[in-house]
Amino acid sequence: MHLHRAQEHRTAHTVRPATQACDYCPVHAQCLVRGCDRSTLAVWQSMLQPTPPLRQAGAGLFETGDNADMLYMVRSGCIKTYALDRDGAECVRGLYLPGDIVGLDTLDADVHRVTAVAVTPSQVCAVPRARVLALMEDNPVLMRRLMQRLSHDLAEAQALAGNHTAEEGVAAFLVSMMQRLPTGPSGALQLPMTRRDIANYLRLATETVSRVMTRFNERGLISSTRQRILVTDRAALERLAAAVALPTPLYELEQARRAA
Amino acid sequence: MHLHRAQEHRTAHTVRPATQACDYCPVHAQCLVRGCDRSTLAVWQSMLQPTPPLRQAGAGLFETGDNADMLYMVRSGCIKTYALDRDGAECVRGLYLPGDIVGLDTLDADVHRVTAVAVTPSQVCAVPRARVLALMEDNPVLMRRLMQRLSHDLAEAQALAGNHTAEEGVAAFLVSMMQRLPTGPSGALQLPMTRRDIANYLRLATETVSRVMTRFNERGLISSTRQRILVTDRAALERLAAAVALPTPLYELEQARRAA
DNA sequence: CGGTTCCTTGAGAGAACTCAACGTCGGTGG
DNA sequence: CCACCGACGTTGAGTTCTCTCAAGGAACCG
Repeated sequence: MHLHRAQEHRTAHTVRPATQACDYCPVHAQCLVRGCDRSTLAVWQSMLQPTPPLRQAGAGLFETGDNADMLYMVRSGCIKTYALDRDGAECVRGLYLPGDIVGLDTLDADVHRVTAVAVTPSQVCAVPRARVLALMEDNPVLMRRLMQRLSHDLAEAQALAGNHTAEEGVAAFLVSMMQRLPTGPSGALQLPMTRRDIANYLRLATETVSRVMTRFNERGLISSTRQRILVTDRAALERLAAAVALPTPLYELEQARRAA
Repeated sequence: MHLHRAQEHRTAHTVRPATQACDYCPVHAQCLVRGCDRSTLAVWQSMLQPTPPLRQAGAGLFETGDNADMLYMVRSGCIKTYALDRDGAECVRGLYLPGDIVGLDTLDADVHRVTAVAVTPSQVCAVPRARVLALMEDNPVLMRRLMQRLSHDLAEAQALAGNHTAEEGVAAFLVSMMQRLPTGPSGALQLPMTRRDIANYLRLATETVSRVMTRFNERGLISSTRQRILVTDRAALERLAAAVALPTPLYELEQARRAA
């Protein structure tokens, strides 16, 4: 949280906050254009649209019905997308952390089917969808990376749907967070989202999520205080979540490819 | 069902059953290469791998751990993919109907995370993944189409996960089937899969699916006898399913694009 | 220091699951 | 041709899990 604040302040006074800071980008290692040649990088940076930081939780990125002409790379913070069911309740479709791309589920449509808002203060890089697609036509590496990411997101969405019980779902969620979030100095996770968001994402009641967390605490699997969670028995969590094998994280694929 | 049989027989005596019959393909209108020029079509056909028909339900296409080097276009029948949870129960990840592509969830990995088998006698076109990707580098239209399909599948998987109750899930499932399956002469759907498959797909018990169907019958929404289902009140089903808006079907997009 | 939001816990209601039985449909073999 | 068998679908009864409603405590903000 403090980190996000600091970044906001650093970039708040620049004209093109998202564009200028590639060198300082906390997730440049996971960017689509990592390792690309200078000219590609130059084109890429010229494509980035100035985007003010989302200064506070709840700040909107786009809404249902908006034109879907951008992709958003999350630099810091956390973005959620959601649809409203007929009772007006939020149906969280995706939770996006630094390195993730918001908007990949709308490449087949002209308008957004979901609303996207910041869960915590966040920064994103916005890039016109059409220009990304055009750039990919000349750059097979980019094309394959985007394909991989789409495929990975698809596998993850399908796997998430496979969890039957509340414990399985929460366990899978925590394992996923362990893979995607950096752990703090104490080895603890700092979850950016509230219980309510987690519950809406896993289609559970917030009370159920809370109760499962409490149970995990009592059994010694985790040690949690609100959004700060120390996982003390990762293996047990993975066993619980293993009702459905999670897809291999992308970064592991990269490492394997590098080693080969 | 009879149609499938007939097709099997027709192609059973040819050497390359999947390759030769593009002209007779029941889903050529939904193929990735529809409308492409002659040379692209020729390359495409040369890429197709001979694939014997899956003659009976349960016939395997690939298994968890197998090399993931192919994409499979469903020509006829129905394919399901599933993972096994630790109790050995099938966790159905995807149900693929004619026109769908099996394997898009594994573009980011070298081995399959799921097993794929025929739900009914089926025919597929198998094409090497690497060659599809290579072809796309020279053919932006193909690239965009595959991206759209990936994106569409992703949106659908996320939407599916958003259904809270059994009635919502079954209603959404039926609406989806109405969009994807041709209706028979009487206007009735002929579901290719069993209640068990539906239940495993929607993570429900088979009894629950059965009970919901019965309830829909009593309320006059459908008129079902086993796998033959006549939808008599589509609007009501859509209202039930509309807890989460389904993504626009791809064919509607195509029509809109053609009109424009 | 209020006021708000978030998290937790409890009690009761409701939904889905499990276990069990039975009817139906298809296929097989006598 | 018919009896049998197995798989599938439906229905019922009881249990379990999750949700809803309600209250209280903890953190955050102005």
